[in-house]
Amino acid sequence: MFTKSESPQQNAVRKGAATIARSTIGKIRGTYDQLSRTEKKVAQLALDNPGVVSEMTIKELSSATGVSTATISRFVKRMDYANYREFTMALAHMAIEDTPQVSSFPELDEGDSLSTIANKTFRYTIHSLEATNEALSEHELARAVLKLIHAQSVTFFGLGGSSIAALDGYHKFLRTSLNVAFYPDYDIQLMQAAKLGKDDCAIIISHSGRNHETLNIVNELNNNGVTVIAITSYSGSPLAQAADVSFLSLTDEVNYRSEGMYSLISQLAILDSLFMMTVLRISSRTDQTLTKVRDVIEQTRHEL
Amino acid sequence: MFTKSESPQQNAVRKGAATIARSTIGKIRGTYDQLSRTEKKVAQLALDNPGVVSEMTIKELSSATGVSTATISRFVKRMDYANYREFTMALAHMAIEDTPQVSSFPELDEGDSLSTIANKTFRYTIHSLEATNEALSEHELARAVLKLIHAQSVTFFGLGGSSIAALDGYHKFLRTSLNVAFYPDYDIQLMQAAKLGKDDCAIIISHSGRNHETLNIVNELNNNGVTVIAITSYSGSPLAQAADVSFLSLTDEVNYRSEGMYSLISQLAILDSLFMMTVLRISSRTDQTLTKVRDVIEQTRHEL
DNA sequence: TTGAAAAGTGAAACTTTTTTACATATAATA
DNA sequence: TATTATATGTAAAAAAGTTTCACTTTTCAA
Repeated sequence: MFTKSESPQQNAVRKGAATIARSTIGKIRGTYDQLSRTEKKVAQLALDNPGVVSEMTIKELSSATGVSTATISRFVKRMDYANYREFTMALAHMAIEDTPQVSSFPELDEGDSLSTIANKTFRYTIHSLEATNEALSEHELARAVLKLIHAQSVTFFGLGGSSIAALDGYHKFLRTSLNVAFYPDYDIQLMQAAKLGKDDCAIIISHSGRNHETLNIVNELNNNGVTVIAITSYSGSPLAQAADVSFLSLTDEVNYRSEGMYSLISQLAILDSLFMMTVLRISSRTDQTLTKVRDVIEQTRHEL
Repeated sequence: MFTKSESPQQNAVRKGAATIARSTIGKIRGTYDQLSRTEKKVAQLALDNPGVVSEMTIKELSSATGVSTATISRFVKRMDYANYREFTMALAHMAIEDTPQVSSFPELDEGDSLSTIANKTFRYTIHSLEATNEALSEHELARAVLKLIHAQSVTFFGLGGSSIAALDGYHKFLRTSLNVAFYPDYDIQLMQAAKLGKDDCAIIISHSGRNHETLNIVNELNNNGVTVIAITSYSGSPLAQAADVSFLSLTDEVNYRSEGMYSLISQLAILDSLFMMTVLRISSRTDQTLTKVRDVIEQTRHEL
């Protein structure tokens, strides 16, 4: 709580045995009875609107209360503050402590101010990431990384909104020594799926996990014995069921308008994790590869 | 009561308990690049010891940093505070909010277990998002949304890694009533830039903000009077300077391997925010558009 | 009651702090 | 290199805060 022991001149001002270190509210409330009529006006306003008063100058407070600046100045000393500045500071602190952070997840509202909308959006996003992170299992991660490292090639699949995640995965893994591919078009994705074999690995991303086209691709991959790593939001989805390894992007959606929005970022974070793990695991195996990877990264580092 | 509504720029900066237009850290960090040598000294000290600095008078801070009081006074105005008093107040708040945070950010290590790597990746990501969120200013958001809503067309630009963010933005805004476009190829982006005019709006994404090709596009856009909204990681970058409105994706990168990785997600989150704001603002203007947008979203909801 | 003495108060003088104006230096630009 | 724009410190002005002092009210013993 707020003892003002930081300020050196403090001790000089401190008087009387009565005043032990005390919170601002306590200090004012405790002394309230002993205050004079005018001083009470000041104390009252300060207690009622600490936040507002904390931003006032002594003159403003003076005219707001009808009490002279002189009296206010003396008042704050009586309350054991070194000066007016310190008093307002304490009020500001008090105002903050009094506003407990309610970290509920309120729905976005049309009446929201712009920064509120932004804040809520970020909060949701962060929340999704936390949930996604918690759902990751070491075991699944290990299997995925193992498959990736030993794969002859890694192809990323994703349609519609999920093509963005697939593209991102492709971009990232391009920096590694792995042999990666991505095709934006569905028909080509399907054709490529047919060409892969049991030494290859596929990473498929789909929010719902039940999109028809996506399932066609998975089917094709399964038939060819390709290792399938899935990233989806629903563990019960056909995609998750058909995959060798699957990761969940959990979103806890509240607002239907946002559907898929937060899951994309969670998908990317999963890909980031896979990327980092792959890089670190590959590099610890072959120093040669390591330096090669580093070179590549170094090159791309300052771009774009 | 006595709010200091006399000063006009005040309202933009004014922070209600919950709706902080922009946090102090974000404000200082976001502007850090643009500060002069002397100003950086002040900013540094303030960031390092907000609690201590918050209790200093301007003179004390002056002699502590070796910078004249005049410069400090001007510095705080540049940071958008009404006066020095308000600045110290904000620092005091920040000092409180910051203290419970002990979360260190350990570097990723090759010896880390897989789940540790994943956890760290998620932690970094979340941290970047928090920093990015704090750096958003209500004022810039408002300007961006206004431009977007009234634009004849909105084109997304982004090269290399940033093309993913641009593509994502395009995908999202496709769901709105806005007239949007995106072209993956650089040459086509450049040609399209030449075709836009002063009623159009462009959203350009670039991590470094100093990529040569990107700047060519910006140049073209500026010449044609196109409104440019930039998303970049450096406030001092040529892109940020040339843009009408710019947003910062702050990443606090620790590991060179991750460069750009976390910023992508922050960029997406900024786009998400812009998207939500635009949808909500458009919808509150025309009910007709609202239902139309809802229909579209409803349609796309269960896909992919 | 009444008349010191004590306590409270505001106006104004005074001190300190902060801001602004101005001159100079430095960097950027053409 | 000349010219303009940008920073910076000094010093003067303005604003904020404190103290002094004269006046009023309250307290309380005679």
